[in-house]
Amino acid sequence: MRARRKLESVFSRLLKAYGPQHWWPGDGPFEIMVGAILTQNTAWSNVEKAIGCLKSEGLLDAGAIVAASQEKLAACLRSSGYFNIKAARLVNFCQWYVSSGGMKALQRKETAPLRRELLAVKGVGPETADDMLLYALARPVFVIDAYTRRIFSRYGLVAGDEGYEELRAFFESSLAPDVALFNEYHALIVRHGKDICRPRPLCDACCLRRGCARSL
DNA sequence: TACCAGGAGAAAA
DNA sequence: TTTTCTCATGGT
Repeated sequence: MRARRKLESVFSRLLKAYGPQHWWPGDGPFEIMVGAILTQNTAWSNVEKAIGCLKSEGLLDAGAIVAASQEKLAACLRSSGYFNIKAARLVNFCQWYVSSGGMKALQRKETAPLRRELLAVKGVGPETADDMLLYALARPVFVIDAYTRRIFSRYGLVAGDEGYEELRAFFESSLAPDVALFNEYHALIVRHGKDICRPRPLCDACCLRRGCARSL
């Protein structure tokens, strides 16, 4: 209960500080899933260019991606970095997506088996799978990322060296399974993390100091 | 110029 | 089993 109150307090303060983030930026669930792969270790501004290219080339479609050449796909993804790897990951994902029957079929699946299926796709790790589940399929799954680990270890709520699944279980068991809450919470964590929580000593001090204008 | 970004998988220890 | 390395462009 103490963890729940603390997590809800942090959320309300983040929301007050930054306002609603309106995540996920993207036009429809399939585009969100593509974006989840392209944003792996990459700034969103670079991902937007790649998605724009996919759209202009008629490649923002699972069938078109599977049919496209590796060269054409990689060229479109260049701005998002890791373009050769991401092209292969996108094809792997789209092959699974098509063979699964598309978005309507995915929406009918239960969350736990669907998550296992996503994790079995080469190139879809736990954070990417949970991005897809939460933001594309509206499932109450809490996304853990480097910012989540960093910020909440500073507040003493987690040790910081837990595994992904352990951290996810902590947040999901401490909070009500609310899709809107999980959506906004993760977006706010990223927003806050980009703002002040870079791993530099000066920012560490700023983030933790009581009364600091930029701390929570 | 150097560092970092909304990770994941392979290779090495 | 755990740690380290690799993938790569663009912004600050």
